[in-house]
Amino acid sequence: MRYSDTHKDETRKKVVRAAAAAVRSKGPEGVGVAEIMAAAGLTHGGFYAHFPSKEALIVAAIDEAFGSSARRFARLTDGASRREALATFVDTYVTMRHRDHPEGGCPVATLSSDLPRQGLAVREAYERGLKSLVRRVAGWLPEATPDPDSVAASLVAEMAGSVLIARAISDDAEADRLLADARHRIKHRMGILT
Amino acid sequence: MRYSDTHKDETRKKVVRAAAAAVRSKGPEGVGVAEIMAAAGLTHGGFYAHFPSKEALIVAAIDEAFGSSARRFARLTDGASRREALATFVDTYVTMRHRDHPEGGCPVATLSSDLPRQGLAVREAYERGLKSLVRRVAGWLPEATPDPDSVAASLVAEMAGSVLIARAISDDAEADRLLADARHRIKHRMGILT
DNA sequence: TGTACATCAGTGAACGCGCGTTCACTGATGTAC
DNA sequence: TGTACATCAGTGAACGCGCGTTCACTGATGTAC
Repeated sequence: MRYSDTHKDETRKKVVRAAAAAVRSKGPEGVGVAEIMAAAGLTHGGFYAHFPSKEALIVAAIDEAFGSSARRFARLTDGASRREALATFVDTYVTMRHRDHPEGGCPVATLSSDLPRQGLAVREAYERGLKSLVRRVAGWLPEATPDPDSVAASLVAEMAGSVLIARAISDDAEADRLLADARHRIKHRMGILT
Repeated sequence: MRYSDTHKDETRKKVVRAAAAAVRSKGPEGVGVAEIMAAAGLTHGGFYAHFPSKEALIVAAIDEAFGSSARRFARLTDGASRREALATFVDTYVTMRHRDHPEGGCPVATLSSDLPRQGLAVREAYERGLKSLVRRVAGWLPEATPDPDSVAASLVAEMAGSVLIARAISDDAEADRLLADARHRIKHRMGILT
């Protein structure tokens, strides 16, 4: 069948979105081309009309994962002050919801340990996303903050580390407590304790 | 050939040690049974005389990885005060050496994102190791520290997160700066700045 | 003391399965005449 | 206006390879007699 001009692009987007979710919940090695295509309502054979290789899909998926997180936070913090944006970020990131839904979560808390084992293109996509995340967080810090990129990186490290540790803790109540403590501690440290 | 009484145990240990290194540098899915056996100087067929499955090896490898880290730090901090032990821990953990050598490093900074995708036995081994690490760190905090387990978990989160982020940064000088900043920040926060 | 047998860690070929990739084919629609 | 052809996203069978697992076999040494 012949399709509209935008059809192929739409299909590609559907595939990338499915991959962005799958790659976060199952890791780059855990997702299969056939599985992703099926999730987009297609069969695996058509995959190579859109991507030269599975690796290219993973790269697109990582870009999409970082991008959609960024867009979501931009929406959430639209019009907010720096202080409010930062508080919203912490309160959204360091949560049970994030712990329990890696498929829609931050790639830093989901793919970090897979990354060193990936090919160059994948690592570059990840580094790109990570750096733009850190820069965004740095922008929410108080204007007087010295060395904001370093503070932001430290913040992201603690938040992502907390979610990773919470994921390793099987007891929900215990994980919840750990995350609440982490939120409190981080906001206290940032001077944005409400 | 017939072997001495301890031979099988020694072989098993050699295999587990090889697996503990490989699992950290390549992830649970990245290591192969044949590869591990070869690293221990054996052929893959003999594997099942030692382990019922690959998963059982991964469990043993994770126990060994956490165990050997614990032993190394115990040696390093033998006879030291709490404050010294904590400083040594931070100064050993948040380093380029650790960033560049996942195979001998902390499993929290190496396997965290693989974990949610593993079987129950593997996750239990990891949780066991993580908790004993947190408890050990808690023991190094000043005696007056309220809720030491929570503070320790937060510390481990930031340290592991920093190493993970440093691994994602391709530029060595930039990663080095990030880690130095993180060390300084963590020690400042812990009140052990020298 | 000598000999036949049992033991069992380790060998290496083979299996079955999953998965990335390839490829000949389909078929609806736009285009040329 | 009608008809033959070109296009190309998508289909589904097949491939090759890696890897976990199985299994019949090996062969040096301890043990029973």
